[in-house]
Amino acid sequence: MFAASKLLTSAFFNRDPRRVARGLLGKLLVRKTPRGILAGRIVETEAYLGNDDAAAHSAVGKTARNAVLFGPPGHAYVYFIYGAHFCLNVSCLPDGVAGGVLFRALEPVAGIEQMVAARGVDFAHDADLQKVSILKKISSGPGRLAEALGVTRERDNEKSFVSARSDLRIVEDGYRVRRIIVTPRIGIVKAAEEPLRYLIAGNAFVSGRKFCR
DNA sequence: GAGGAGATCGTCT
DNA sequence: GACGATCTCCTCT
Repeated sequence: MFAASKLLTSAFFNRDPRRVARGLLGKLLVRKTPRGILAGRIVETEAYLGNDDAAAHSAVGKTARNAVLFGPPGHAYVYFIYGAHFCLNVSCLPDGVAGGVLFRALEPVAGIEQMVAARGVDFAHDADLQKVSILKKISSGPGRLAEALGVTRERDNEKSFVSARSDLRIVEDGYRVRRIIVTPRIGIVKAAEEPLRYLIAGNAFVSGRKFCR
């Protein structure tokens, strides 16, 4: 299915998180599992800038929790939030400089039934998995997409997105994004007004109540 | 459809 | 001990 796809390199992530967040739109986030491939197209991201960004975890300096953000580019930073959810990020900028991009929403592409099962939501009463209203429940939101792909801190934190051997990768398949919308980030208090959330215009799978269209 | 509040626990001070 | 880059359920319109 992804024969023509190209794995992103560490150089792609060794840039300003704003450029990476924008560049990731339209790419495929792929998880290899023993039962098959799970994949979703990235339709929504948020940039977190490092020490100068009050909303970023890295703003407090390097800790055991956020160390990945200060490490080499192209690695997974997974954290647990609100006692219930994992969120998946990718580190940006060179080793020693903090920065990252949060994956906020995916459009399911492959392994949809497996992702539904991973979410543990009861879709049995509505068997039509092609309906947008159903697909949106799978990976529209940071916690949802992490759960759909089976992402946990224990399993995936520090994992490389740019290694051919990794079971978690980001690939380019030639998909063209027509228009990108930039809005303030969601769910934060500090530096909430900064326009650092990026989404594909008109895509039905972005998260949040506003800016859905 | 929109908005509000509770759940729940790891991390940091 | 306080807080949080969220989700879901419930209520109101």
